[in-house]
Amino acid sequence: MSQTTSSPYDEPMPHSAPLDRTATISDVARLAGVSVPTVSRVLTGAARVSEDRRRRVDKAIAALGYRPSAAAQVLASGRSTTIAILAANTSRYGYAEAIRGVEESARAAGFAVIIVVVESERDDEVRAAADAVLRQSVAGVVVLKFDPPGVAALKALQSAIPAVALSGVPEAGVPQAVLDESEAAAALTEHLLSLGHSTVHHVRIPPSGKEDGRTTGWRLALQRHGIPTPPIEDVSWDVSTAHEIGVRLASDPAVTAIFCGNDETAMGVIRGIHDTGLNVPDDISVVGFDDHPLAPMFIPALTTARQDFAELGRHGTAQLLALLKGESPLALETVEPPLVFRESTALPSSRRR
Amino acid sequence: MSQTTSSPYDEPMPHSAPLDRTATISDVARLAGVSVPTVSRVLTGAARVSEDRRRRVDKAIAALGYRPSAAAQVLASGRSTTIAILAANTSRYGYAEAIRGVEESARAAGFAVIIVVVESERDDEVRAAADAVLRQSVAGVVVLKFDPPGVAALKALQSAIPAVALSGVPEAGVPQAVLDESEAAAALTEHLLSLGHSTVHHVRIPPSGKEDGRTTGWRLALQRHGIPTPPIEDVSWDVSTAHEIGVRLASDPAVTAIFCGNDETAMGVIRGIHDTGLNVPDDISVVGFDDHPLAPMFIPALTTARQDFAELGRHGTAQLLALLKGESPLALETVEPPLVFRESTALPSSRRR
DNA sequence: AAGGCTCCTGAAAGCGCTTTCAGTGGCCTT
DNA sequence: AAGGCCACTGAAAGCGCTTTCAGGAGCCTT
Repeated sequence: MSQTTSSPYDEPMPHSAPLDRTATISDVARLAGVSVPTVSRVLTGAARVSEDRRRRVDKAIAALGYRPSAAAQVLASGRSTTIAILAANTSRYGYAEAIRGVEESARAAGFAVIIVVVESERDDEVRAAADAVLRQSVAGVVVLKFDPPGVAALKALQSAIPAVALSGVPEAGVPQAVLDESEAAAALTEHLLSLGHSTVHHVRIPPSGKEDGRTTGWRLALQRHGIPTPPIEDVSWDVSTAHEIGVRLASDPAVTAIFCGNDETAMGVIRGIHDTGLNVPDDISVVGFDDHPLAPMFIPALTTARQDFAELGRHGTAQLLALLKGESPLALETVEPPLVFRESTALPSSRRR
Repeated sequence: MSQTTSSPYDEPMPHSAPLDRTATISDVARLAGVSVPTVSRVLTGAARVSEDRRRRVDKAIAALGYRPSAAAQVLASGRSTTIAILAANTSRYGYAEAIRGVEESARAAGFAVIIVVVESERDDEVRAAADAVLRQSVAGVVVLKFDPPGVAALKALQSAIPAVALSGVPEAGVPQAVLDESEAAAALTEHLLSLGHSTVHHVRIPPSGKEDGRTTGWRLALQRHGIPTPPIEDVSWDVSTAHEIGVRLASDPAVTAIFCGNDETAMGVIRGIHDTGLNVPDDISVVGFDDHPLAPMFIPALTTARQDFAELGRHGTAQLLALLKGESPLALETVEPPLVFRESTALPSSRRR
């Protein structure tokens, strides 16, 4: 068996999954009393068909419950009406929202979407993902370049196919939609500083490579104020690691303000602080990022920066669709997330330091 | 233009999306010095090929970076290695997790997955979704029967294609994977009752039709104790509606215990109660459902019932794959979610009632 | 009346594969 | 030595569509 393909059915498929025989274009043609190309023409609108025949075809289509086969169409025309979403994850907040946005606009434009996930940046996995995308004859792909697997997968595609990236860090030369995170991160950090905190600690979520915009913004803001950057705390996507870090940071009296990579992490950190008997924001201020739907419900409600991932997905898809039509890529529109101030930040406590 | 099809490209596609010309099977055959069928045979493993030729073919495949076209394969073989996920939503917790589970097992089995969402139960939308699934020549479909659109879409498929449903309520005769929610809901309600609460109010999330297992379980538990069911409060998926209801319920001194349809709703309700100056669980006990990742981080941490939606998705996919192989559907395994007791429930307050 | 258009139509080819089907050669049996 | 089998292979057909391409019909022009 070749390496590039292996049947999902283990045996020579005695029990494979034969597609139900449904009406084909020639059934329609026969019933309507026209030729196959004529049916094709009313289907695709590629050429004019007389009113009379068109009506007969439409009737036959309805009568047979005919649906053109996407596979046959792509094969014959060399054009596809399917796009792929390439992502490292499908269920985490930002990812799921971005996917929702992509799906929505794809559907609105008449495109089907296949989703392929690449869990790690391991070479074979990345290649498998790229293969999967390429094998499916999709018109284009939107890749969630939020993390190393995403970055690797995009690279593996080698522009063998129209692709646009969804990202948090602007980058030149690549078709992409970006939510500029660094400015908002900087603003959030400044907010904490302006409250009187002498420094801001950072709990970093898994980055997309070198450094993501959130961390960069934080670093920049501290730099602007000539404040040395405290050591970064890293969390995994598992919120319990954030909890542990919250406990640990609470034990350090130098910590009065914390900037977390996202809201879930902020909640974990706050809960950790809470479990040591300290209070947020009285003892320690904490900010998150994203404005997760639960951020306003948390007690204390989170100060954070709103990210519209679904909109990012829609932008990216629009970008891709434009690219497919041969239009010049839309202007690189970087949206700066608005800050939302709630309850998790306050003046530094006199009890600490 | 026909109703069943409309090109996503508005014009006669001068600027359409031509697929990049890549190596085809005959390129491989030529380079390897064998016939096309031979290449096909090494690809699919459908018949034996001499060691010598197989090696030459593999080499040619690698040299050309050849990838078989899924569209051509499905067309020629009448068999598909793609499954569809049909869902009303892709980003809400339970949905996203279920989708993740489906995608994981599909990928493990070598299947690609396309995702089609049906937002409402409106007839045209449901039909469009069913059409989309059917047009794609997928081997089968997993439908998230969590809500009315899901139910309607499943019906619209009319078993024109192998399908399994993911659901919270067991139902006979349909291939499905179910997470039996009613027992856990009843147990949660009993828990509240056993704490001494004289009744339990229910905040219901959008149901899947008649009544979902969560509401049923709650109703059953009250019935068992001969307690009349208080009026149900309905929330939308928007957490702010839960917040409003929390505020409202807090103003009713008869309310000392609340069973919420899911954890997000519970958090909204708790926050609403909190905003009226009351405390959970001292004044009012609240339970959620799902054991959302943030449930243990919330303050107070939520008492809830754990739902493994990803596992549900995996089960459903296994079910579908078995069905495709012609095997008898796996035993209907209904998993009863384990309860997890945390901080949001307590004895009834003497200050109320 | 002849030529030239414009419209509309069907025949035929072909997209990239898989799947009969008919060999071909080698190796065993009798 | 003849017959049978088996393992392997390529020619050809065909999956359900789209896309030339070559007409035929009708209508204007000259």
